[in-house]
Amino acid sequence: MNWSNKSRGRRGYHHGNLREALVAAALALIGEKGPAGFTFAEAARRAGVSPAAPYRHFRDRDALMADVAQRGFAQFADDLAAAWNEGAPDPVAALDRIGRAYLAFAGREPAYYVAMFESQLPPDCSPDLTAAADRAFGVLRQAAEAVCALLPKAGRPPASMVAFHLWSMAHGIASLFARGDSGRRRLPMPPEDLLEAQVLIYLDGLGLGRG
Amino acid sequence: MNWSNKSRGRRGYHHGNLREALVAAALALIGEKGPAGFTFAEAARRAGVSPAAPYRHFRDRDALMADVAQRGFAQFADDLAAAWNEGAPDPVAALDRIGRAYLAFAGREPAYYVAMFESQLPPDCSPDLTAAADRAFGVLRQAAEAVCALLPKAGRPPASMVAFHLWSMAHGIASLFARGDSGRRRLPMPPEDLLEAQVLIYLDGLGLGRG
DNA sequence: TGTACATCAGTGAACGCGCGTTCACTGATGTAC
DNA sequence: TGTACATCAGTGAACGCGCGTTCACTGATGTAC
Repeated sequence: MNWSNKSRGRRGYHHGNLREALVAAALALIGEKGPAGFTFAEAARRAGVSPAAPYRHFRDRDALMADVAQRGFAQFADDLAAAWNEGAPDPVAALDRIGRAYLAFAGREPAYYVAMFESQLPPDCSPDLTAAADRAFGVLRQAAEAVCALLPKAGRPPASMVAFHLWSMAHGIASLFARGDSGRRRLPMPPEDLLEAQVLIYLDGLGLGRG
Repeated sequence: MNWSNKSRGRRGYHHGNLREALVAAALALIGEKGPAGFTFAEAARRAGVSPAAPYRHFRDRDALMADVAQRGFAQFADDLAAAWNEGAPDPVAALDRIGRAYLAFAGREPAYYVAMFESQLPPDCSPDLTAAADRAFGVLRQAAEAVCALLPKAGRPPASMVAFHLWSMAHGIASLFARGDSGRRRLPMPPEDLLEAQVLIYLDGLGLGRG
């Protein structure tokens, strides 16, 4: 058993985990220089590998970018689902946690966020990417349904519309104020508080009396 | 008077209006290929001019991009101000017009929109840019104040917060669904209606009874 | 009105650079027997 | 257990390309007198 090879971070000829290393390098580059500041060649360089090596793992630059976006959506969906936690103890409190998780993700992972929402990838770029994005939105949709279920059946708004509203509130604040790289404008309050207040006013407008 | 020169679109040696032509070319390129797909060299080529010529008018690529963003904000501010129209006939109706103008701008001018919000320009890039952005936000702020003035003084929320809320709602829906290039996700309704419903629910939550 | 001249806005050739992509290749790995 | 071999994941050199930027230059414009 040649664990002498396995025990080192970097093996001699074979990298061992180049695919992951390339994704990590792409993430770092996007984080440092924006979606345009990531090149196949430099990702290879950072992974300590010749410029031809990435072609063993990704068809081209866009394929790598799509992979990054997909991983971002997957992690994002996990974060949101964990925050939602089946709507316990009540949908309104759980929804507030979702909002905070949304902003926390944008702040903590600006590179993922950019890859997911601003990388200009064709919308039907890969089925996996679409599925991961759908799963993330599914959490918001679920929350919207739980919130709507609290309302009297007559005049209850469509849950899908409420889901889109929740998404756009969180996304608007995240994009404008909570991006990790550099918020576009100074805020007189933490973005989390801004979003929480907004959602509470909105829920009030739906007919859910405030706490 | 040598109008023989002026009457032609393109003069011999001197372009005559290169600065404007470069801005137009940059806009077209951003619209076609995203913020990264615009280069100094190609803008020069489109303007029918040597690659060194742009340096007479812009320090570098970023300076041109900032100029584009600034013009975008200026036009955006004009659009929003026209939609607001001093809040006539009443603030709620005028606010609805602002929302539609916001989405219309994002749909009609995706290149401006990208330059303004996703070009990764340093935030304090140019004072003119900051001023133009401030003027656009000022319209929303004005609308927020007018709306708040309709509420009873006790428990009236801060107008600045309401302004940020309005901005993030419009920006969220515009970014996710109303961008001219390619909406990220299909919507079961026009984005204008989605935004209008959202704002009405929000205003309801503020305490403004619907219609 | 005409002329001299300063200023300005372009030219075009050149440079170094890094990128994406390809190619024949080779070292490492794992499996069949 | 050992050996032969297919497969795989990397190499490294090479290519054409377009970019950003510089340079000394030159044609056009406008103004002073």
